[in-house]
Amino acid sequence: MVQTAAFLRSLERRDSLSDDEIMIIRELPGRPAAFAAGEEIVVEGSRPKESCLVTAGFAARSQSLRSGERQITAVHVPGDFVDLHSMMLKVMDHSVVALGPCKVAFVPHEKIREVTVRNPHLARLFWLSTTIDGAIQRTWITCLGRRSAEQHLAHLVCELYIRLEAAGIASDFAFEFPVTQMQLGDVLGLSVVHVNRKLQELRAGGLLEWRDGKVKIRDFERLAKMSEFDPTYLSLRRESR
Amino acid sequence: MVQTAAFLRSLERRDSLSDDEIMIIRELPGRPAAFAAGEEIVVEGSRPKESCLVTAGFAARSQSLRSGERQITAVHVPGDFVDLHSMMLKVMDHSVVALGPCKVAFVPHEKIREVTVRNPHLARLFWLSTTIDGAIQRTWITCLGRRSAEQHLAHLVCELYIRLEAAGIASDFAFEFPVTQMQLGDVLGLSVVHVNRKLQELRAGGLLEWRDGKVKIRDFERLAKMSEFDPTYLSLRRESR
DNA sequence: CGGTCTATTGACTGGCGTCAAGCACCGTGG
DNA sequence: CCACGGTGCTTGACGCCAGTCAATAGACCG
Repeated sequence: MVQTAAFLRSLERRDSLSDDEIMIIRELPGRPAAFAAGEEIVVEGSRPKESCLVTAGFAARSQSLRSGERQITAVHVPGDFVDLHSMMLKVMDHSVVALGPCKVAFVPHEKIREVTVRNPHLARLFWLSTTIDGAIQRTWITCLGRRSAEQHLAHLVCELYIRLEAAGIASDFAFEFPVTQMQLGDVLGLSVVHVNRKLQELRAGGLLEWRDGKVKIRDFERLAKMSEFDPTYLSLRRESR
Repeated sequence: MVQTAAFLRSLERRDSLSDDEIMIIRELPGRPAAFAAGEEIVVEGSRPKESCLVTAGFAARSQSLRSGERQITAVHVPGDFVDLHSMMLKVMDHSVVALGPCKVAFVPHEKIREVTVRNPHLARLFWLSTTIDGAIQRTWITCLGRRSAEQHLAHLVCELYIRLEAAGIASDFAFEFPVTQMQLGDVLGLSVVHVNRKLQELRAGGLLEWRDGKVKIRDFERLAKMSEFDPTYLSLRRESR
């Protein structure tokens, strides 16, 4: 039995669950664990036997290069079943790390598989979860390839706010995101110095505040417009899937 | 009944199928269609009722910006079930376009769903297919964020060769990839001019040849090394999934 | 109180974009 | 047959966005 409230909430944002299905999810066995900022939750190259669900804080997928540089390829918020991927992929092509202090629950692959066999609808919803990850990644590709650093940063802030708001842990255009500017650089594919400058420009433009890991969006409209943010890719409509 | 040979081959590269499962796939109904280079196969914002499988040629996912710029977020080769995503996501967050001349088969979502309900193992393999897409996208994110243009280009060539080789339509380090340098720029997030220059550098370095849509890798080892290409993310090992 | 981590700032560099022009190739129509 | 416009490849000149290097300052910590 684990903290599945946030995960359930994220599923129910996208489809309706029967009482039976809710029970199945609630009864998933999970080994809870807590990680400090920067710690590795799942290691690149390993073959996990369980998948992890973020219950509090932020986790990220990270790939590293020989040079020591890192790229963060995904950010995960409470309710995200981060590592369903590993169940199908077997070998991790990336690490999962804690961004800030982060709590997760490890659920055995075997149990997840049982659920998917028993309940095809839940199987589809697990599938959906990884598919949304994919949609987010595509958007990130477009941000990296075709948007300016400033747009990219603005886009990230919009995305995080909407996702956190959907997860029920952000409102009033404010949220906590306890990352260093260096980590932010790893997310955006930028150097720390440049992240710092672009943050300042957004602040100076009256678009947002960002201090001590707390983000306050001052003008969501403008932020979304300048970054061409369109939340369609987050699939936040409730429909039969 | 459609051209599912390449798709079956790609599944069998990753897991074993029973005779029964092979029949189920073979008997999937599919509406064949052919597209010329540049044509849209699935349109951004639409709600498809069928998913498409590439049977010949190349397709790509493409997102466009207000400025008219485009970013290609994925390239798909014969045997790729491109658009399984749309079954879960409902609304397309991107278009699917033909890169060169391209043949596809459209399979009704309903039929795919039937298969997944009837056969959980095939359900997992469909899921696997979208998960591999996700792994490729993560790698692209890292290429865009942390590799130089030259490394990125080299990495793409390595990836395409390995994927095509796995699909059984490339060998001897040569393959066809009928795209313009402009399309290549949309894949790499670069300008045409820069693509051209980097291609020339790779040619001058004796790493590859690329003319008339035909790529010949002269030194795969060196290409893979300079771009830190590691095929793990393609999940090309046959194991029980 | 020094050591480490993070944010910030300035000076300089370089990778990649932009603009523009020239070529080669193609299919079309006079 | 050739003129043509369109498309794609190539090259040069130039400019800007973002990286690198380096230094400072504050916060936290042992």
